[in-house]
Amino acid sequence: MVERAELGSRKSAVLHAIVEEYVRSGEPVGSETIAERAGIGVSSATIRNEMAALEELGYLTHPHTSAGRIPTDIGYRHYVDSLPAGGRLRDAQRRAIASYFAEAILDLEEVLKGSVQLLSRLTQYAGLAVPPSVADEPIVRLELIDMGPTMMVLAVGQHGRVDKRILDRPESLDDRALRETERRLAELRGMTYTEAQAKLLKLAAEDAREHRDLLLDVAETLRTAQHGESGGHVVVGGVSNLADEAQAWRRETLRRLFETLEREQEIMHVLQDVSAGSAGLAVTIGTEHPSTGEWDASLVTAPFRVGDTTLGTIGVVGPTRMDYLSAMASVRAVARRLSELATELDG
Amino acid sequence: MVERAELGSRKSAVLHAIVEEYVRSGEPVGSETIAERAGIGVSSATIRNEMAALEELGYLTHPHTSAGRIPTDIGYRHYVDSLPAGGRLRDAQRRAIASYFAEAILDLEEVLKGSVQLLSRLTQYAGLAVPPSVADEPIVRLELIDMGPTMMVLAVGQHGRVDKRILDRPESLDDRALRETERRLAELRGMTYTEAQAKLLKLAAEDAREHRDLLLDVAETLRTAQHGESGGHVVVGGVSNLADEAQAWRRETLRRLFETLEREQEIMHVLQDVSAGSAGLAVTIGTEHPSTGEWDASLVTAPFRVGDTTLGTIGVVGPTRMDYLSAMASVRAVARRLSELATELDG
DNA sequence: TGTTAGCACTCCGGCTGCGGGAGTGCTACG
DNA sequence: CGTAGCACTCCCGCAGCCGGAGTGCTAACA
Repeated sequence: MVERAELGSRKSAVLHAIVEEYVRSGEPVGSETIAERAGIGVSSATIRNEMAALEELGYLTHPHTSAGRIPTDIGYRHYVDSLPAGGRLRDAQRRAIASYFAEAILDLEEVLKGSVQLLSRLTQYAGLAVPPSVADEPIVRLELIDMGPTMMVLAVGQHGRVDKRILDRPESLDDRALRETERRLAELRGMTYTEAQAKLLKLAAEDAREHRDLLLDVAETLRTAQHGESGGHVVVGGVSNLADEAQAWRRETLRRLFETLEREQEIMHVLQDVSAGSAGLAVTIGTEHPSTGEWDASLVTAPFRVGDTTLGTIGVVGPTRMDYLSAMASVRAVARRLSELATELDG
Repeated sequence: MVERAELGSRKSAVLHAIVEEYVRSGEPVGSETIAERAGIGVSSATIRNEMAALEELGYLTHPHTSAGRIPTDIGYRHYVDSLPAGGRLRDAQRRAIASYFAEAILDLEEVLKGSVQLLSRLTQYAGLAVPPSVADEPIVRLELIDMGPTMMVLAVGQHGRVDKRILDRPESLDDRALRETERRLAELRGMTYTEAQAKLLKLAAEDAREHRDLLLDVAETLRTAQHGESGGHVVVGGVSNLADEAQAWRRETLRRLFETLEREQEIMHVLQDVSAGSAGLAVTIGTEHPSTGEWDASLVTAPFRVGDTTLGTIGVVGPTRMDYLSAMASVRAVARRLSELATELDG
C-alpha cells in the first residue's frame, strides 16, 4: 500500500464532486461540469489543475486524452473514507425499513431472507447475508427418527436452527438399540453444538460397539451444521438487479459474478473476510479484495450482533460505480434493526 | 393454433438441417450451407425454393432480404416434434450422470439440488426442479418445542421433509398445557399432511379453549409445508450459464429472466403448467407459454415418479436457440435416474 | 504564488460514401 | 421438377471527415 498524504480540502471536494457526478451519470466527468457545481467557486481551469494533480496521485483516470475523469478504486476509497458517518436515508427508504421490521417475524432465518430482499430493493444491488453460526448455540433437540430403511438425524438449536441428515440404517440396529442410542443423544441437550460434537467423538472413541459409526455420523451432522456445509446457508437476494442495463458490466464479468454467488461457501468466506477487519460498516472496493476484484464489484457490509457478540453479516454487492452513500446508509440501518430484533428474540 | 399440413419429407429435412446449423453457429443459415450438407443431395437453388415455401408456411424467417434463414418458434416446434424419441448422450455425459447417481445420497432434497447442478453442467443452461409435494406424505413427527419466549412447531415427513415455524408462546400456555398439546399432536403421527391439517381444523373448531389458536397455527404450518410457501422450494441451479456470452439475450430480457427465477412461486407454477399436458418429456418453446415468451426462453422438463404417481418435475431453461436434442436426452436420462432412485428410497 | 482566460491540440463518435460479399428470387432451360 | 445462371438487395466493414468535448499549457493577473 502506497502511503498517501492527506489531500487538501479543495482536492477532496473536487474528488467528491467527480465521484458523485460519475456515479449519477455513468460518464466521464469534465472540469466544466464540476466548476458549475455550487460549492467550489473556482474556475474550470483551476479544476483542471486539481484533476491533473489527483490523477498524478492515483485517484482518477482518463479513458483517453480528451475525455473527462473517472475515479479509480483508490479514488472511491478516499471518497468513502471521508464520507460523513451518518448518511441519510430517503423517507421512503426509512419507511420501507420500518414497515418491514414492524411485522412480527420470530424466525431469524426468515428475517434474514426478508432483509436481504429489502436491501436489494432499497439499493438496487444484490443483497447478501451470513447467518449466525450455531457453534455456540445450545442444542434443544437431538433425535434419531426411524424412517423405514433409513433414519434421520435431526438437530434443533436454541435459536431455531434445524439441521437434518438422512443415513442408512444398519441392519444390526434394531429398535431397541435405536431407542437406546436416542436416549444417549437426549443427554446431550443443553450442550452447544461444539461441545456436543466433541462429546460424541469421545463417546465413539470409547465405544467399541457397533454404534460407533452411528455416533460418528451424528457428530458429522453437528459439524456440518456449524460450518454451514449442508446447504451453504448464505442468503442471497435480488441478483436480477445486477443484470440491469444500467450496470455497465461486461457479459463475462457478470457471468463470473453470478457463478460466485452460486457458490455459497466461497461467498461466505469473502463476506467473513471483508467484515473481519472492522467492527462496523465495512466497504470493499473493486480490486481491494482478490475476489471482488475479479468482477469489478464492491461490497458494503455490516455485522449484526447481540451485545458484544457478532452473530452474522449483512450487506450488498454492486458495481464499483456504486452509490456508496445510499448503500452504506441502507446497510447500516438494516444491520441496526437486525441487531435490535436479535437482541429482543434473545432476551 | 393454425392447422398445419404435414410437411413433405424433404421440407422436413431442410428444416432440420437449418435448425441444427443455426443452433450450432448462431448465424442465419443460407441455402448453400444446407446444400453442401450430406444427406439432401439437391442443389442450392432447390433448397432456396424449399426455404421460401417453409417461410411462407411460418417455419422460418429472415432478418433481412439478403440474409439466411432462422427458425421461428413454430419451426423449432416442428423440429422437436419430429425428433427421434431417443436422443443420444455423449459418453462423457452418460458417465457424469452415472457417477453422480452412483454416490449414495439418501435425501431426496439433496439429490434434487445435485441433479439440478448436474443438468446445468450437462446442458450449459440453467437447471430447475419442483420437489415432491408433501401433501400425501405421512407425518412421522409433529412436535412443539419450547424455546423460551417462543416455541417451534416442527413437522417431519416420511420421506425426509422437515418444516418448522416459530411462534410466540402465549403467556397462558404453561408447561403442562404445552405437554398436553404436544401429546395431542403426537396422535396425528401416521396421518398425511392433508389429513392432519383437516383433523387439526376440526379439533380447533370443537375446542373452545384457549389452545385453539395454537392448533390453528400448527395447521397453518402443515398447510404452508404442502404449498411450499415457506421457502418456495423450487430448486434452481447453474443460472450463471444463462449469462454466458454465447447466449444472445438482450440485457433487459436477461434481467426479467433472473427476476422470475427468483420468484419461486411463479417458477413453480410455470413448471407445473408446462409439464401438466404430457406424461413424459415436455418441451415449451418461446411464446408458446406466456411466461417463457417474455424472455425468449424454452423449457425442457420431465416428471420423475414412483410407479404411477408423479413426484415432481425436473428440467432446464435456456434460449429458444437451444440444443434441444442434447437437452432432451439429458433431462430424460436424469429424470429416469431420479425415478429409479426415488422408487428405491420408497421401497 | 495561486487563479484564470485563452488557445492549440487530441481524440472520440457519428456521419457519409463506397465496395465486397453473402444470399436471395426469378427466369430459362434440360 | 430440378438446376444453372444472373440480377438484385442489403448488410457490414472500412476510410475519411467533421464537430465537439475536454484537456494541457501558457501567459497575464491579483
